[in-house]
This record gives sequence, structure tokens and C-alpha cells, in this order.
Amino acid sequence: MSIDADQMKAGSQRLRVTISDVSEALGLTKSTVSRALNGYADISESTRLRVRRAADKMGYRPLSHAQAIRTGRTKSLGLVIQMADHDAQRPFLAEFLSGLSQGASEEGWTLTIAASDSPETTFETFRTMIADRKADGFILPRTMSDDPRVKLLRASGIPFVLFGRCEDPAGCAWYDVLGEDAMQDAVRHLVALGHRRIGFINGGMQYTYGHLRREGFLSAMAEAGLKIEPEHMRENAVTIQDGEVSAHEILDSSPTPTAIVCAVDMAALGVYRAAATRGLQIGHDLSVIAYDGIQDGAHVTPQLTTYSVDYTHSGRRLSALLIRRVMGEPVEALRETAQARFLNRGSTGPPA
Amino acid sequence: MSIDADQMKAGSQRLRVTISDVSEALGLTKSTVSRALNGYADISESTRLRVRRAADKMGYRPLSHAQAIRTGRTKSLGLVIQMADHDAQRPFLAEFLSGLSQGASEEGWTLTIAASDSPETTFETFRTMIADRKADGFILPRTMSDDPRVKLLRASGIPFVLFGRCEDPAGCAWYDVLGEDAMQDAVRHLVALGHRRIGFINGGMQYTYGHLRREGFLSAMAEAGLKIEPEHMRENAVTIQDGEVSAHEILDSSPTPTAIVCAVDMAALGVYRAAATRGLQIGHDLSVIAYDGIQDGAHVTPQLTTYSVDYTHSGRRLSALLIRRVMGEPVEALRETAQARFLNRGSTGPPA
DNA sequence: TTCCTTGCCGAAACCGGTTTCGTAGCGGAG
DNA sequence: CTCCGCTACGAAACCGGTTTCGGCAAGGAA
Repeated sequence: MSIDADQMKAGSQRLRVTISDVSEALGLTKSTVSRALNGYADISESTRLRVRRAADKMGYRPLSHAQAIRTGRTKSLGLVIQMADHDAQRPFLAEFLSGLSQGASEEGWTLTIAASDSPETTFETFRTMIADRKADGFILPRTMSDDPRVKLLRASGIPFVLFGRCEDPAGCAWYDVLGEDAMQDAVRHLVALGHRRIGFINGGMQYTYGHLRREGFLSAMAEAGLKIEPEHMRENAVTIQDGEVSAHEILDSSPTPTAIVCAVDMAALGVYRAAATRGLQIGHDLSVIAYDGIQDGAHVTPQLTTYSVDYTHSGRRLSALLIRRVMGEPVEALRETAQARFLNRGSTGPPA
Repeated sequence: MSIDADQMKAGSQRLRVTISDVSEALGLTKSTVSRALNGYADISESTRLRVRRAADKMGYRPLSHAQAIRTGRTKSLGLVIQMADHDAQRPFLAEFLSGLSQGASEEGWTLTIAASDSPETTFETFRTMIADRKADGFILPRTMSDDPRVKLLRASGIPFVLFGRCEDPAGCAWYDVLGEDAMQDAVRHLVALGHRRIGFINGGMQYTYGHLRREGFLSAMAEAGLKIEPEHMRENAVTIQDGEVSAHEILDSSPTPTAIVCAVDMAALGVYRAAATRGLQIGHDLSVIAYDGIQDGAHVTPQLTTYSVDYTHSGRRLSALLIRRVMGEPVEALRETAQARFLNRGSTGPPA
């Protein structure tokens, strides 16, 4: 029925149903209909119901940009993609966007995105989006320890939510997956298998997650009473190439570790390459556990044991949190964390 | 009250500059300022200049959603990402989005994206975006031979532009890279090297590009007077796994081809795997040429010879074309094509 | 001089909503 | 019966722009 109505309107009539159409049909005024639909207290329950039903039946949908002119809210979430942090974010960009868009559209909001090619243009992009009210709030992926974006938005008083945590939590809402717990768990898993020399290839240290995952690794090592060898520790490996280089460096030491924990999957794939070059069999001569759960991890031999992050779900939660933030909820109520899921596959085994 | 407002206006940027501010400062009316800025003919050149300068000096920026309520145009481009066509589109999603966003923001437009997880929800997503005027027009990536999205938008009278071409060009604007020319060129290149048995692993045949690239391959083979062996032809290979399977099938034939042309890079990476399994050396025992120019092609050994598509530029052009389409230009003027760039790297050589 | 254009701008309506304010009508207290 | 206080709605302003329409003044033709 409503499909037919929609088609009529879209196809032949070209006219959309406005709030005036609804009010006239009911013998009420625009203002009453508006307040009824927006849940004002001074509208009787019976009227509210009558209006709601009529609006639904007539297929009335308020134009968000018409509302925006009075309310100031566009009902759109902003995302600025930084092309700078290269390959790092690509594998899950699609899932992430999908989640964000789902979370937004569930509430009738939309996702407005912009890309910036350099850190400098990022600022400019934010500024114009804010100035032109292109978004009511922003999602900030890849939170850095001391994030300039946070400063800008905090200063502007624009709502935002982090994917990741930040040093100074003031004014920050966030969603994050506890990578530090995963790193801890990874070490425990390897220790249980009998490993005692365990290396660590960390990701980007400009990001908060770098420090957190490092902490997680170190604490589990301490807990197991294992020594930390500086030659077995590397940082800032976010691509296959980075991981390969780091792995070679670590494997050049003596004694070599029997297992390596990687903060990101891409680096682990690099470890696979280094191992292949050196004739080491992953899961036998060298155990590897990583983090992210990218698709490629399932297509290497042996399959990569890793902690999988649900980026779609993360995006959905981030959108939901940001919308609530824009609607005025205090940040303290808008902090959520989750655990990564352990994918126990083939890249680990007892030390040779 | 008004004191506060004045202070806010004077002191901070909290209050934005409206068209009334500009008109009052100039002793003109809103209507005159509006028409001056929008280039109406009934405004004198001197006034137009005076207004433009004052607007710039005062930092006036019209609110696009305020304009939208009267003009009907949101100045935003819509993109619906279909999660269904899986890994295929991921490698260049970031570049593509970046290009789209650049092209949009150059004209002061924005990019609104939504994701759909299944072909069925895709339709629903389009419908609601259209109904709610979330976008003035749409960009349709991955054009299919008989694209349901095209039908929907054509029927709704909503502007759109294709990334790719389509069977029935009526009402269609597009930007496309001539993959068929690349396939032709690839065959010629191999023929020049001395190859006479050349296989072909095509991409998704539901897309237009599948048919076009096939045509390109076949015509060049015919031109060179080479025979087409059905056992050397495969289709619908868009992932590494697909490519690996197809390669094995082709290499199981006898005599085997000395070279394989792939319609997409991902498939070629699968060919690398199959070759490794069979102890064949790429570029020596088996030549490979592919298409897309994804990053991974530069990180395999030998580097993949391929035709590189500039997805950032494609995105930029698509945005520009769509904006012009929304502004009323006829589709016939909005069809653009480009050539892929040949990256002559290490995966080809004379037949062994 | 008069009449008719033409150029250029102001006044006001309009777009589709939201929000403030005023008030009719009703029930209960005095 | 009057007065009071609510409840529930209408009237109108408002948001920040765009667009239609009308008219004044200058200039050219008759």
C-alpha cells in the first residue's frame, strides 16, 4: 500500500507529503503535528497517536535539512579519512564504513565523509565541514596519543567520538577494542605452549593502541616471569614490508625467539615472508600470533592465529554513541569497550 | 539578551554570518544579495562586485541545507557501497573515496555514503536516500551489464553517473577506463615477445567490464592470428583464490599457454601462487599481465606487470561529472573515458 | 514633451519545518 | 457561582536562504 503511495508521489505527482498536508488532513495546525511527532508534553496522548498514524499512513517523512535550519542539526555524522596512514587502514575500511553507515541509518542519520591527503589538509577539511555544518559530530578513527583532531574539536565544542582511547579523557567519548588484553592473552597462550623466548612486533607508536598493546605484552611477560630482550622488540610495523624487516632483525639475534607476537596482522604476514626466506616453518619453527583478523590471514599457510576485531560492529557502535552524544548525553555515559575474538588457527605450536 | 547576542556576534565566531548580516552591512536587501551571489542577470555588475567582496570579507558562507529547502538541492553526492561484491573492490576503495570526496569538495559539495550488505537492501537504501533527499544524485560503481540500480534511478528521474559503461546508454552519464584497450595492448605486448599460446582469466561477467575486456582480448588475438583455446579461458576470477584455481585449471591443459592475461590484479596474484606450487617461474616459465595496478602487485616477486588505473582521479572525475549532471547538463556531454597506464615490470618475458 | 522600454533593486511570499507564546475550555477549590 | 490553574491546542514568529513580482528612474523613440 505505502509502496503504491510512494510510487504515485515519486512518479506522477512529483509532490512529497509535507507536514502541512498531514495537519490539513487532520484538521490540526502544523505546530501541533510537529510537536506531536517530536514528543512534546503538551500534546494529548490521543492526538499524538492520531497524528502518528496519519503521518505513517500518508507516508510523511520530515526533510532533515528542513528541520536543520531551525534545530541546527543535520542528522549527519562526519568522517574524515586520512589517506596519510596508508595501507594500515585499508583492509577493514569497507567493513568499518559499512558499520558506521548501518549505525547511522538505523536512527535515520547519514554518514558524510571527506578524505584528506595530508595531515595539514585534515585540519582544513575539519574546519570547512564544521563551518558549513556538514556534520553534527565526528568519528575519529586511529586515535593518537596526543591527537590534534581532538584538540580542534574540543576547542570548537563539536561533538565527537573516538575509535580508540585517548590520553586526556576530558570531553572524550569512545569505543575501543581492548588490544592490550589480547596481547596479554597471546603471551599466556604461547607460554602455555611452552615458549619462553617471545618477541614482539608493535604497530604505530603515534597511536594510543601502540602503547596499550605494548603494556599488555609486557605485563603478561612479567606475569610469566619471562625476560624482555630488547633485540626481540620492534615498533612501528604496520605493513607487510615493515613486518618482514622487523622479523629479519629479530631473527638475526641470538638466541632467537621461538614465538613472535604482532600487534597487527599485516606485520605478521611480513613475518611469514621472513620465515619463508629463512626456511623456517611457521607454527613449528616459529610461532606467530597477531591481531586484527584481516581476511588475508585466512589465506596464508598455515592460517594466521590472531585476535579478530569486528570492524562492522565497531562502526555501528561508534555511530550509535556519536548520535547520543550529539543529542546531548554526557561523554561519561558514552564509553564502551569490547574484546577481540581469538582465532586459534595454525600459526602456533610448541617450541621446536 | 540582545546584549549577549551582540557580544557573541562581536566577540566570537559562535554566531555565523547570515545573508541578512551581509545585506544590512551593505544597505541592500537579502534578495539583492542572494541574486548577486547567484549571478542573476538583473543585478548590475558594480553591485555584484560590491556584494561579492563584502561577503568574502565578512566570511559569509551560505548554509547548504538552508538553500536546499528552497532549491531542492542538498549539494551532496550519494554513494551506496555494496558489501556483496566482496574483496573485489577493497584494494582501491580508499583511493576511490578520496577522489570522490576531492571532486565534491572542490565544488563545495559533500559525499554521503551508505552501505548495503545484500543486493536486496541496496534497493531499499537507494529508496530511502532518494525519499529523504539525502543526495542530489548518485555515483554507481561496478556497473553491471543490466544494472538494476540504473533502472531504479532512471525511473525515479534521479541524476546518476556510472563508473563503467552500460548496455543501454539512454540517460546514462559515465566515466570509464578503457580496459578493453589495455587487454588488447597486453596481448600485443606478449605477441611481440614471441608468445603464441596466451590464456585469459577474466573478471566478473555480471559487470560490463567483463564483456569489454573479453572483447579486447579476443580482438587482439584475432588480429595476431592466434587461436583461442577454450581450455585457456576462464571467467569470474576476482580474488586471489579464484585466480589460483583458474590458473591451475588452465595449466592442467596441454599444451599449456606460455602467458596469461588477467582482467584483474587479484586474479594474477592467484596465478603467482599456482605457479609457485607448480615450480614455474613467473616472467620466465610463465608470463603474466594483469590490470588494476593495486599496491600488492609491486610487492610480489617478480613485480606484476599490469595496467594501472588511477582510482583517485576516476573518483574526482565522477564527482565533477555528477555535479554537472545534477545542475542540468545533458548526459551526452557527460561521458568521459581514459586509458590505463602500462606498468612494464617483471612478470613478462619471452616464452621459455 | 510624452510614452515606452529597459535596467536595477526592494518588498514580500515562499520553502518545510520548529518553537514561543497566548488562550479557550475544563475541572476543582472556595 | 466565581476564580484559579491546567491541559491541549492554535496563531504567528522564526530559521536562512531563494524566487516572484512590482515599481522607480533613466534613456530612447515618437
